[in-house]
Amino acid sequence: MMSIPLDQLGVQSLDRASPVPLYHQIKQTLQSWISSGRFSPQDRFPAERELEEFFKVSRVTIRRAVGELAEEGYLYREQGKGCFVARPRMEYELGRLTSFTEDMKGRALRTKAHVLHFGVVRDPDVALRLAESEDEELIKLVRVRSIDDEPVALQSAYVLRSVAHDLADRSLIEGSLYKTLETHYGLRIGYAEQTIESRAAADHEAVLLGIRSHTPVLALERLTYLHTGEAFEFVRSTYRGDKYRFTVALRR
Amino acid sequence: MMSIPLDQLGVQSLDRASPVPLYHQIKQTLQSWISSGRFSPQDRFPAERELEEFFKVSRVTIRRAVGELAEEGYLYREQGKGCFVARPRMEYELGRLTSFTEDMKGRALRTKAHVLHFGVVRDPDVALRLAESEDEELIKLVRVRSIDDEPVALQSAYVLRSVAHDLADRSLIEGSLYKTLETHYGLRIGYAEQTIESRAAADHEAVLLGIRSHTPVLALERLTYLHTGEAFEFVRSTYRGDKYRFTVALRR
DNA sequence: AAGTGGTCTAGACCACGTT
DNA sequence: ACGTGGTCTAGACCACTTA
Repeated sequence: MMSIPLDQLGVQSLDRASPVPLYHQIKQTLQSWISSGRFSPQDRFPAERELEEFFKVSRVTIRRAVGELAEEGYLYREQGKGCFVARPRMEYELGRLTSFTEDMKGRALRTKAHVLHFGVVRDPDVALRLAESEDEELIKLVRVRSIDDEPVALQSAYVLRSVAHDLADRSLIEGSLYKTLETHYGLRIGYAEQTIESRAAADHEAVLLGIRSHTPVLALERLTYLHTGEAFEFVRSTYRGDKYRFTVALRR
Repeated sequence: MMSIPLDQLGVQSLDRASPVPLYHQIKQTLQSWISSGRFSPQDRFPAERELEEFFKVSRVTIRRAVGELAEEGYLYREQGKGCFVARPRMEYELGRLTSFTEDMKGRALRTKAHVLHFGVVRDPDVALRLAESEDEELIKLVRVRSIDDEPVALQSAYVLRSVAHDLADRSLIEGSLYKTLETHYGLRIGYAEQTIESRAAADHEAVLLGIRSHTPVLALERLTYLHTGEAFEFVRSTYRGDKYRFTVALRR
């Protein structure tokens, strides 16, 4: 439970002309202190008033930086006692909204996607999940996803055509769909609800995944929402039970 | 996209003598405005400066209340435009750390737990997941969980004895374990990591769950951490694939 | 008594979108 | 030009823990 003097932590380098907010610059500096191993778990972290003086900013700014790190589990605070370094998380930060590609990238695995179908369709059941009207036009994309050339999942994604009417084939198929929507259409993605169940593989799924029928698979359904709370995407996935497991981080 | 005049929203009732922080009182008032249906989705929400004057508090306080509601998905803000009411979430707020009992309570289902085993054990594999030492004492509890008198899950929970050395049988078995730890031991629960996979039921599991062997089941493993980042609980569960599905809320 | 995090004030300037 | 949310300041008092 020792404390590390601030003057051993190098010179602060805040750029007050930068468009990046001060609290964010400070947050990243503090994060680097933590992840560089200068602190051990349960070590005393510098008090807010010390940091205030060190960075020459107001306490509110410090509190925002420290507060976000605490929210993300890097630090914990105890009233009257102080602020301490938490034990590092074991798993890759998850339970966040990431695409299959991003997820795999974090684990350094070679992924591929083979497109089985791409086009505009109408599907009353899916349309009703995404909007009020049952004959909304949908962009449908069916893919087989592989890791190291071995098929692991079957995925059917439906995006409301109204939110991205001229979405190019390329951008949807390659790269991150979410990133495309955010940069090209200015959409902000909010959150998603996902259900996970275990069932036996159907015949046509088994063929595409290269497994025997009735083998256990993970069946997922996901509804993705914009920050306004409007649904814009529905995804149905089937993962091989023997090749894939999900990790979810639960908070508070 | 209409706006509702503040003077139609009733008198504010902040109690400045209350130990409940102002931002929290305001947050709850705003939340009641939203959930009472006075606003429709995408309605303009009162601007921060208006709320400031209405509640007679500073803007920082308003921002904290509004900010938390935005974080939780009730409101969304757009710079230069204003603050708006989001569409209400469909599913029960989940993806949070809840116990089986709490989870089911939210769905108004009758649950029961039949205890198969309860006692102190040593288990090197589990101990190493929870702590450095492999001969830590563990409190082990094995239960069959039922909904409407039908068995749906098999659950083995291990709690480090060192965090709750004199934990009474009753409190662990009935009621919420988490609540007991928080109120009686002053522990603060931080987060959990859960893995979910699909596999075939083993023979002994099939018997206890009343299903045929090799039927698909959901196999879960969960590590629960205190706010310090120290693991204190490990749970291994097996859910019937035909009777249970998981819902997870993913953020941002 | 001194130090800590938790809350709150009354201002200020900025970037952005609408009028 | 004006209103919006986003950031920031320089203070203040409180509740709590430790010495």
